[in-house]
Amino acid sequence: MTNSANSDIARLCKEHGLRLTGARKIIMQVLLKSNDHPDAVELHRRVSKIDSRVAIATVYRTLNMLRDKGVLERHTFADGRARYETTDNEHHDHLINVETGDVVEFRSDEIERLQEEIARAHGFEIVNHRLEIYVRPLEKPQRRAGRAKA
Amino acid sequence: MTNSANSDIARLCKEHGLRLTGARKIIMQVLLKSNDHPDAVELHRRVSKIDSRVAIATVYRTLNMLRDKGVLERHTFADGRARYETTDNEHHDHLINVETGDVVEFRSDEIERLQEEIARAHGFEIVNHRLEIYVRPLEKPQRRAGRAKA
DNA sequence: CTCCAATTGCGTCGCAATCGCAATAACGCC
DNA sequence: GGCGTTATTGCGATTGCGACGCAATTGGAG
Ligand SMILES: [Mn+2]
Ligand SMILES: [Mn+2]
Ligand SMILES: [Zn+2]
Ligand SMILES: [Zn+2]
Repeated sequence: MTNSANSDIARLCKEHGLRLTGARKIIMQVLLKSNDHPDAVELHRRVSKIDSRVAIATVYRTLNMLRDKGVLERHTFADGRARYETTDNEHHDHLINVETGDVVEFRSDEIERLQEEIARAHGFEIVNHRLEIYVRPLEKPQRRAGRAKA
Repeated sequence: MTNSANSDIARLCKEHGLRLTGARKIIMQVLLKSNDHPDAVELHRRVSKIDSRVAIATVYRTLNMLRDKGVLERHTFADGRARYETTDNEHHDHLINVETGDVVEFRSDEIERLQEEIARAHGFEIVNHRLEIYVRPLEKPQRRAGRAKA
């Protein structure tokens, strides 16, 4: 798996005319294997475990480059810090558990369609959009006469 | 109109146990008459025109207070700066014209309902949400063979 | 009018992200 | 494999938004 990831990274760099540098290799490798939505500091932490010489400025620069190239996406959730994920083929939006910070992805073709409709109705076309739903776990429905909670 | 606005402000302060200070009067007055979505710096600019002694720190503090009291809402659009608007009775979301920065408000009960449904399906209840649609004006459909644009 | 806590202005700080610059390292070429 | 060019990096300093500490000011209750 590391092999195919490595060749992916080499291909990506070649395609975009970028030098395949040590820092770049590690940062992209870390990104590709992350399936959560880490911020720059967290990415730097993970990168540092592999090579502690990589500076956070390089992480930021690499993230910006890859975003410009369309390789990854940057989200800014309510906490204000930017979070990153590799661009997957299908668009999705996010549910954010406000108690744990966990992120759940979802996609609603209905909502996507309605947005198009709304933009159209106002004389616009959509460039992009952002839908974040901040949620908390539902109370487990007590089976019969649970005692009142707190 | 200034009269009713003034009494609104006095009432708001009394209701929340706040002193009706000079800075507060001006800041709230400016907020109430703004129907766009200004950021703190822009609000400070508008406030300064009325009384140049008001510090931006006071603007920030007042905005935070009023947000805590539920009098106004803070949005953070893609540019990263926080923008404010007085809370109106009905929730709405935003269309943002990426070319001009203009903000258009809309409300879709359909989308609101679908969000509830999605959250529920994942075992969550919604705390709040954020939907921003970044748009650009539709090309005017040329009536017959208009010359190509630019 | 007096008194005191709430509020303000000012300067400073914190944090995420960016930038300038000298040192380093890819990589095309031989 | 070495060379030279130049993109890239690490480091430290800087920016920009927003918050904070504190002494001075000021509402407003009595
Ligand atoms: Mn995602
Ligand atoms: Mn609005
Ligand atoms: Zn979407
Ligand atoms: Zn909504």
